[in-house]
Amino acid sequence: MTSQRETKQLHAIRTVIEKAKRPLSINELHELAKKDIESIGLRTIYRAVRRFETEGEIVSVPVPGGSDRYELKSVAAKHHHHFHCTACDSFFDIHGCPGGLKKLVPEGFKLEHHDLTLSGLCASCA
Amino acid sequence: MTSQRETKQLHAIRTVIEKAKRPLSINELHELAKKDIESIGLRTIYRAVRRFETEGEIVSVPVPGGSDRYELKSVAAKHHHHFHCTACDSFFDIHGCPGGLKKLVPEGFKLEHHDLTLSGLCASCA
DNA sequence: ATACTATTGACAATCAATTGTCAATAGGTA
DNA sequence: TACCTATTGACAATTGATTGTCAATAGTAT
Repeated sequence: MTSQRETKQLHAIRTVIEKAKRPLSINELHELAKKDIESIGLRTIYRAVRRFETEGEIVSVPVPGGSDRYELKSVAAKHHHHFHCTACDSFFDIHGCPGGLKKLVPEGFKLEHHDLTLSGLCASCA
Repeated sequence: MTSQRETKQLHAIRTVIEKAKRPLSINELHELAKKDIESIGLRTIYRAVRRFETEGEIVSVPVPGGSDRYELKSVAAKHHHHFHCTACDSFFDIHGCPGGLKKLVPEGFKLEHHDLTLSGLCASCA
């Protein structure tokens, strides 16, 4: 029967996602996973991400003008936003949310979600 | 000498951009311009957009999880945000802005800009 | 109207991101 | 340990978006 094997690659990728306190791109995942398993291939990152996504472990985070990032579903479940560092191109979690969005919605429109992306320099780059 | 010719194609594309009250994607521009000039090619849309962009007439609007939209620089100059209709995939301008963003920024980070995208259904789709 | 050349649009080419393929490898079970 | 097969990773293939090319077209100045 088809059982899921706990390979060192999957373990490394999962660990990277769990330890990062921010949403990661495919390439960031690859770079970080390589620190653990230098020979790990990009193909393996793609496969793991699709798999974790399908299994509901992670979710994709669409960001303005960039490729999707990925974060734990448990993290995504708590409403939050992101800060984009324009210098290192990393995204960071922002807790809290500005209120009063309903008053911005035009007549007849139905508001369901919202995304806020702050941008500037992160602590390391500032 | 290299003079700019006022072709009907460029005129049609410019008119589409000016009349739309919302930022348009390359494909939206193409579809709308075709209503004026049926034979207009996608290649011409790309060229016109790059040119208007270079000349500072329009700016690109990066949106989460989608291809860039374009709007008049004069419109973009007035700080505003967007509403994304998940049904028809159009973006609309939202005037107004939630305040109090600075308090969300982590210690040591430097806030420079922010993007807010509301989403849900537009008046036509709701 | 004529000549000059910027612009167009069909088509091919490129580029980046993602996925398919498959022989080699390595979990995991008997 | 030995076997079975899920997984890996090198490589090719695909996809979608964008750009290059170039003969034909169409502004525009004379």
